[in-house]
Amino acid sequence: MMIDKFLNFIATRIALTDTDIALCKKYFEPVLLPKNRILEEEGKVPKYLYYIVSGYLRLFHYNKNGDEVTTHINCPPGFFTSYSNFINETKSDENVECITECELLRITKNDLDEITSKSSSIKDFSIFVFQQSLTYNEKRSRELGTLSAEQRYRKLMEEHPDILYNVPISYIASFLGMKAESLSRIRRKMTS
Amino acid sequence: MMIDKFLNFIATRIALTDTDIALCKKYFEPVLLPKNRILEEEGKVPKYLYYIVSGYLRLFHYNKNGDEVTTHINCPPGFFTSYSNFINETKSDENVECITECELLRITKNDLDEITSKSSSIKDFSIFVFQQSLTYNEKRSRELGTLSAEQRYRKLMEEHPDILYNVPISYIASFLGMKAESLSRIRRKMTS
DNA sequence: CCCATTAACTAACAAAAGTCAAGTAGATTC
DNA sequence: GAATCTACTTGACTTTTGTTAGTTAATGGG
Repeated sequence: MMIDKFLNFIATRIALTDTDIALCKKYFEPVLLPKNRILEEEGKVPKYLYYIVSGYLRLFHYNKNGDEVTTHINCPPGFFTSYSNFINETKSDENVECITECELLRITKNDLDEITSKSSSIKDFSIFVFQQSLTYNEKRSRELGTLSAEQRYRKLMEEHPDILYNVPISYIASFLGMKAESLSRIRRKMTS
Repeated sequence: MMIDKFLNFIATRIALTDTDIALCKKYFEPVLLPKNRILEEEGKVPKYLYYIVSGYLRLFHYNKNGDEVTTHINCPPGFFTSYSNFINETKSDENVECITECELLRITKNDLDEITSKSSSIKDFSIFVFQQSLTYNEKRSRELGTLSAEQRYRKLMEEHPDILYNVPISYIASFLGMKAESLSRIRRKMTS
């Protein structure tokens, strides 16, 4: 069951009481979604925070030239959403899309507020999740600011080789802040 | 008084009781620090979260070539620290330095935990502060990934012209993810 | 006041990344 | 199984950014 995997994941971080488990089972909704399904749309307040049980998700938008720009990619075990817009209930300028078929557990902001107010350990866990996102974004902005395109690709290869096998190269290039042609060249250079 | 400016700032966000005000006055320590003073050091757990009353701060480290890399710059009104390391009490790989003389209010992690446990409105405010940092870093990583060097400089000019007059160009270039020479060229091109 | 130091700018050249256009290979469809 | 479509690659060329080194201007200390 999806929810059990999720509870195991939480349990690696905090101690769960039976009440906590019941709350999670009640409020986190398991969904199975097909490849390319859009979960959240540009211009709208993100409805859900997602926990990824299986599959790959991305955040993307269209720039002024109408080209797609992928700004985030994530995979299990982890959470996904346009965090700042989800938290503040503001309109997002990004779409959330399934890159592959995905098993997800989702929860609305209202329901999250509800369970975090009912359980202080769930609240602690939710704060932990947002801190993880903060840490991740600090790391990402540092890497984009200081590493070359090739170094960024090498780092992704080391830290997330699975992404290379499950996500289109064009999304990866955009995510790494370069053009698909540049990534193609870097990949050829590295194999030869 | 520094602390009054701080309380006014908080009051724009949350309603403060007399108890909250007393707690802040008791635990936030006002300090006046000279230009170039190092407040937190690479390799150590950051001691304080800082509120900036006046002046400019930066976060920087040395890369493998021994060159300084400035990763963040901030100014009033705002908080400053190596967030993820401060929160998790982990060793930071960044230094915090005063770029100019600074009036700051600082608080340790222990004291912050103490006042957030005593006052739920201060807790809400502290969560808000960390969310701001999350929002900021999402924005920053997106800009570094998608904008050209010139676009990044133009955006800084629009959004924080004051930084240009108070921070050395070399720090700004590094902060924008480019070499000082590149920024120099961009600036000349824009004025001619 | 002079010297030493540093920050910022310049110029010439090299390397990296973007652009445009075409080609290939693998799937998909009819 | 031919035709189509899509993702990815390639190559030639342009633009942007980095590199190195030299110059100038401002700054601070003795």
